Amino acid sequence: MKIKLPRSFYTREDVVTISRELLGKCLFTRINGLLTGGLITETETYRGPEDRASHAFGGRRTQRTEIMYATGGTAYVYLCYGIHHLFNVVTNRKDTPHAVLIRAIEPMEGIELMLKRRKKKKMERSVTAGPGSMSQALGITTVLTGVDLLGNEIWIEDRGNHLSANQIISTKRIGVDYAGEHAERLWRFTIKGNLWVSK
DNA sequence: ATGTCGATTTGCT
DNA sequence: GCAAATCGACATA
Repeated sequence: MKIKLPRSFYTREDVVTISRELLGKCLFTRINGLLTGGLITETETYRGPEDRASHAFGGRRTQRTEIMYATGGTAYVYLCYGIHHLFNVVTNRKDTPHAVLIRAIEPMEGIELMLKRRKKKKMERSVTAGPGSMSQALGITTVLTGVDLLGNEIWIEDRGNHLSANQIISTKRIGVDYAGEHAERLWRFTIKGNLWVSK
């Protein structure tokens, strides 16, 4: 069973549900014809405009964040700390700026290429755990912002790996302490017991 | 094992 | 100017 997630998966209303359901799905990129990918093990929910931690808080629109207002199933990649490329899945319908940050994968496809991109000798957690590291392993950069997740450059598949509720752990989001009470929300999701999640 | 710090774009003040 | 959805180098222990 290998099914690319359809538009209808992404355009749904509840971004928290989408964030949880993305765990266990498989993220792939084909950059310059080269395939890499893995199973999503860690996600974070960003529900702008009401979410102080979201770049779209208060309905903010800038050149960087404009793509968050696109229809669900679009890639939003932004540069963090001037260095790291962070990959988000835009959800909900056009003009509702919800997004899911993909923070880590369990390597599946293109291991050698991911090692090369990460300048590592052997597979270990740090190759694909953490949003900046994961993006680097998959060759994701800001040039992918605005790319449709139903295309052939970057996409997500359901390979029949279903997780039950007790296999999902919810914690606070990382690095958003500035967001006040919104930082307390348990909107980071990881697969229980999986090695390939960030520390 | 734990702590500090630099890298360097974007956006707000 | 300053802080940010981070990471890795290097120091100290």
